[in-house]
Amino acid sequence: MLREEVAMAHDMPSPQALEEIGQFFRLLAEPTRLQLLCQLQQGPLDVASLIEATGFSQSHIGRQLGQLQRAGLVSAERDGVRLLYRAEGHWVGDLCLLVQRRLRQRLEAQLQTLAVP
Amino acid sequence: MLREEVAMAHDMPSPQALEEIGQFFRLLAEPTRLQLLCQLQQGPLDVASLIEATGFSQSHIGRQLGQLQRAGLVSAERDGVRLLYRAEGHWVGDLCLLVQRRLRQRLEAQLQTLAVP
DNA sequence: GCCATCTATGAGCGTACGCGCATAGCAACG
DNA sequence: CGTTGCTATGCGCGTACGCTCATAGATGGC
Repeated sequence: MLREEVAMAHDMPSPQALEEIGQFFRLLAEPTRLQLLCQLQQGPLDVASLIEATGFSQSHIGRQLGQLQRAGLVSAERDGVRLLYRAEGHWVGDLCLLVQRRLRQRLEAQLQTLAVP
Repeated sequence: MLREEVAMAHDMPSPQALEEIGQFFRLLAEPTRLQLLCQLQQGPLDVASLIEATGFSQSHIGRQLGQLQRAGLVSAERDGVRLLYRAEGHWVGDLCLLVQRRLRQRLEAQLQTLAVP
């Protein structure tokens, strides 16, 4: 029996946990929010900059920032008349890197499959 | 200048990359698919078992499995008259663990905030 | 080859949510 | 205080997608 494999096996999360995890992933599933997160990962920004960077309406950006803030992924702080948003930790960027690498691996594997003999 | 911080800084993914990453996260955003994935991380299963485990219709489960397969997250193999699905790698489970730990951390932090002095 | 059984797909319903417009709330200056 | 700039929110439209029923397609055993 392969002890390590058993040790590394994940146990099944509870239905509620599944729901919460899904809810979390859904936050990252929207390109707008993902872009905001990545943008903020580079450093704090005010709302106007984010609006300009994304090209969306103030209404939309404001809402998305609210969601991200309620999820604890970003935090806001006043700078005079504006709000400065900053990312809470760089772990979301790490997740993106993981996924990006995975997508790349998959494409490379497909390339191998289609290679001429 | 803090060399390490600069070195660890993530650069902004391209808009298409953002789109693809989002599309990927969206796969994990649906509790049904997430449950299927977690279930399959424990070991290969046939469709009937998955239907029973989730309680959804055959139609729904079939579709979700199709999506996961097209994304390369699961693979199917015939076992007699049935199809055996298996997860491709245990990295999705790792992602879930990361997220779960993060959610837990956040709740604990909130607890600290509400602690009586 | 034919039937029983499993899987994939077309059609449709209901809901959730992305996105913008307009406006109400609100902090910081004069 | 009132005004001015920024941000949050009610409303509405359009679309995407979760989910089911019904049915077509495929696959293995007789």
